[in-house]
Amino acid sequence: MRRDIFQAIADPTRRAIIALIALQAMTPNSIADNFNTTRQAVSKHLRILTECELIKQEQKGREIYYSLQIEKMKEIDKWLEQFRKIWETRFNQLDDLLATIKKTTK
Amino acid sequence: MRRDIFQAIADPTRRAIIALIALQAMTPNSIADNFNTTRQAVSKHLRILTECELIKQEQKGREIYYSLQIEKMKEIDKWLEQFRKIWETRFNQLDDLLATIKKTTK
DNA sequence: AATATATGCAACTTTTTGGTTTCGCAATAT
DNA sequence: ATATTGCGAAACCAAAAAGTTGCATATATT
Repeated sequence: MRRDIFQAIADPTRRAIIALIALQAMTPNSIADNFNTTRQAVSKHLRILTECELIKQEQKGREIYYSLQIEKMKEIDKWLEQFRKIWETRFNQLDDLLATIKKTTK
Repeated sequence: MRRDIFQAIADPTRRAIIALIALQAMTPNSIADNFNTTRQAVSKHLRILTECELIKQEQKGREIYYSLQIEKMKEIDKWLEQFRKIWETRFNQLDDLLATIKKTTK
């Protein structure tokens, strides 16, 4: 099984779950209430999210609260880093290009 | 078909393609040379990436150069924004907590 | 103790995906 | 002109994923 963060956030329902529990821990049932799918389907998504450590569980009596492991989200940010460099320097490159054109056409 | 950015970057080969052409435009053949798959498989990935506007093509004679549309990558960054807020304030919360502990144990 | 609730898990079905093979088309080279 | 090269598209296949149904288990509630 692949089971990495990128595959985990590929599913729109899972992204919605992540956003939902980002601010406060929730139980599977209350999470499922927000979607048109069955509780079991949500449960499966939760399992996938748990497996790649994007969320964590906390048992409280017979209820299980799921919450986001925000730290893990930083891995996506880390991957984006390489591109952020590009889109930030692209402005500079444009400047350089314009400067070069100015020089050579002189 | 779903075909959104998150689904596009879910595949590791596609992520590698993105990184590969991020700095310079490349033809399907030269891209495929970097992987163990066939040109056609890469071609399919390129189509998916094109469909969600993550990359763009430029015909040059009989060759087609693919390059990254870096702007589109910002959409991922935009989605991360909501979580970045959380993980940034979490530090402050931690600071507050540490401050409180310091105070109370003194 | 009996029942209701919250949940996970396994089996099964249906889509979706990633890949290969084959084909056809357009541009270039001979 | 004819052959070669660079591509995309369609047909097909195997594997994976998403969802459903039907339990099993643990904890509340009465």
